[in-house]
Amino acid sequence: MRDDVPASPAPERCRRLQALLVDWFDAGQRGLPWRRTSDPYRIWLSEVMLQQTQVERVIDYYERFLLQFPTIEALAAASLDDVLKLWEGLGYYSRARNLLAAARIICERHGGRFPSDSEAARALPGVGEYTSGAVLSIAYGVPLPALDANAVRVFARLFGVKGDPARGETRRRLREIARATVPDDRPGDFNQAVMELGATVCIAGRPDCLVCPVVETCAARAAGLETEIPPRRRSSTSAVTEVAAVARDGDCVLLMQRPHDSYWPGLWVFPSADFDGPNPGEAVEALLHQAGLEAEAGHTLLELSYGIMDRRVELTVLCTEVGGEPTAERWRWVALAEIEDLAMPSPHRTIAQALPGG
DNA sequence: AACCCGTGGCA
DNA sequence: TTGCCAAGGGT
Repeated sequence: MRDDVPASPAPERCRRLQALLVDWFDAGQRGLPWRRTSDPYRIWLSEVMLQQTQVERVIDYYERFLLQFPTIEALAAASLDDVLKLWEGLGYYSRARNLLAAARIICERHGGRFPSDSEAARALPGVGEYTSGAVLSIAYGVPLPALDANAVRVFARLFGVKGDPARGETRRRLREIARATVPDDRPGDFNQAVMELGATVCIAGRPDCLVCPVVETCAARAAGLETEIPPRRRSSTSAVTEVAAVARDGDCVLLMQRPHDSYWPGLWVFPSADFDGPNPGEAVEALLHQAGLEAEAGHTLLELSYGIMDRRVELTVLCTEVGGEPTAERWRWVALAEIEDLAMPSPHRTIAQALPGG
């Protein structure tokens, strides 16, 4: 055996794990909307929404999305603006753009049906190793692993894999474990059982080993390392100050659409910018001048703080008198009644709801 | 490989 | 309050 090929767990141990976890899943799985369907489209949609997003946050978005787009064909015919509006508040908005692009590809090249072939699925935008394995195992019974953050934690603890899962060698070991443990029989239920265990019992903080169906087989528990595996991620946040302008012209307000190569791609925001000086009014006026507008900053409408990625933002929102038409692309005067139809990120939706008459 | 991409709940 | 975390993918 070559050194760079991780050892597989023993077949007998894999079978034991499969039986215990699937029985546990059968006995007590949560009733979730995407578990009441076998439609590959619906399972795909749920997996995309669940990327880096907890189950409880997804449920309402999932059901609203399917009311508007019940089939892949309906989704493929939609506009990006409509899809983004349904995604508003869920985060990671490139998922919505990729979902729409993939739906159009599926209609053009796959007869409107999510492909059951792994390579074809992986070729779709927004469908990576995890999502392809999850959809194919759950919707089509293909014995592929679905190694999400839950499964990484569960396998690392069960098999005593101590390294940082972000590192290549540890990741290869965990992928080999996931590949070896997924059964030919009911692979989708096994994958969901592993993830369900990680989400409800074998959680990141303090795992509830007393109710774990596989605690007898757990290497981390046997060594007293269940809270040390996997190692904590380190993170740092930076503090940032921003200004935003609420520029009114009668029943209209000035908005700008975010570019696709940064955060909040394609979403609408009040004109805003970082600033680090003592005078937020000057910063707002400079921002609007760059867009070809005359501007005079007025009073503070509200101040709010929000987090985005690793940034902690203190945002000052200024009412601003504006003259002229914006020359910059992506800037628009929008009627107050139309704002609710545009997709806005959470902090800017908060601003919109604070507008008098808005 | 390492970094970018959201949001809100929780301790 | 601050940091951690979540059914990842693209580059």
